Amino acid sequence: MMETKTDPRVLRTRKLITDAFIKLSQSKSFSDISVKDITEEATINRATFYRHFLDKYDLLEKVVEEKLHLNLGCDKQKDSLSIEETIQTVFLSLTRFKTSVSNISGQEEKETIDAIIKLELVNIFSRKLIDMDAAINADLIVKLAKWLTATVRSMSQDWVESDTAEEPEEYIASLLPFVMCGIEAL
Amino acid sequence: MMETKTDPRVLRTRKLITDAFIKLSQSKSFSDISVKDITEEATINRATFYRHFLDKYDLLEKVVEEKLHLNLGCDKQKDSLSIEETIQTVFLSLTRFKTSVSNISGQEEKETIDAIIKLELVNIFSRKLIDMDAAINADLIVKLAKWLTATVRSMSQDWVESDTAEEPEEYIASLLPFVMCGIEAL
DNA sequence: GTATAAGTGTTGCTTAAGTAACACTTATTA
DNA sequence: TAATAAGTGTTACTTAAGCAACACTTATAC
Repeated sequence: MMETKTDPRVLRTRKLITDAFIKLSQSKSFSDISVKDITEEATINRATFYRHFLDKYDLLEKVVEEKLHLNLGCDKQKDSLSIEETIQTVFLSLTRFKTSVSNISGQEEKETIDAIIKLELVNIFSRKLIDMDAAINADLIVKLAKWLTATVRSMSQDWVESDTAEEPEEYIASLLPFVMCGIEAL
Repeated sequence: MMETKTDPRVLRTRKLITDAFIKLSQSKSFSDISVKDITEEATINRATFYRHFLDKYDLLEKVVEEKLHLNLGCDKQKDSLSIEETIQTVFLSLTRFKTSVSNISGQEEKETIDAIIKLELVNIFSRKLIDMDAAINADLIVKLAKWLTATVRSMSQDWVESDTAEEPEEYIASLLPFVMCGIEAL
């Protein structure tokens, strides 16, 4: 792993852009945000924006990816979690993340975000399942990871829509045993 | 007045440096702060520091100047203040400023700060006196400005040292009439 | 229709910031 | 006393960001 650390100017500029974008997202919908808006808010040149991102859709993807990575267990300390704890953590992180981007309105953007979420979750669960038992067939790993992803996504969606007084922690606790039955059958 | 606006990179870098310096000043004394400390905190290159400032003493001067300018009546809206209101405002601003930099410890630095304060205050009072009556002799203007500066500085110092329960607003209100007597004799 | 306005990507060129090296000064300490 | 270490200014060079112009797309309005 050759970690050539990136130029501090690049990091700074990226942060300025993404912070500006997130800030603007609080007050107006994605379709109403222009690249010019973002660069003015970020006090960087418009040409510089295009050195970092293809367009605002590309920026959205990158921001969502980054925020998901930050929220979900992509750090070392989470490597030690059991599959059960991982499912729980991912559910809670995803639910938190979804409420944080709930202001994004357009259909197209929602699809973009969902696609990234699926990708991230499948990655996380695949890694965790391999950690659990490296001997399992690779095809089965992917199938199970997709199933867990669908499970967690639908539960998270249900919790948000049901607008319940129940805390997300309680919600997942009440369903987790059923999910675990299937996994423990491995 | 040809206002060639400065490169946003310059503004950003300056802010990073001064913010880092102010932050470090909260936790350690001036003599314990190195240029390297500042640039690391600011996440800018050490060479870049020297493009903006001669050394940390120069930085101190610039920061103090800027903060004073920000606090004291150097904006347009304060142009309309009477001499009495100006004295009051300057006293309050200076007292606020002095408490904000009270953590700076060394003798040398205190002298630097005091020198800048004197310069700024004399400037402010001179301008205000000229506004009042452009006909007054220039020498007299400077003498009076220096006197008002000494007056306000000593009062501010006295308020800080006395560690009184009295609010700065009350303090200056109780003394302002005596000062105004002299000015009104003009 | 077409004029006007505002945003989009892209370009060549300028300038500020990053980098790594340098000689130099101060301390600390072995 | 010499050796190690850490900070200071300074340098030549590289790279990223700023700038201003460009052709192009949309959309609103006259």
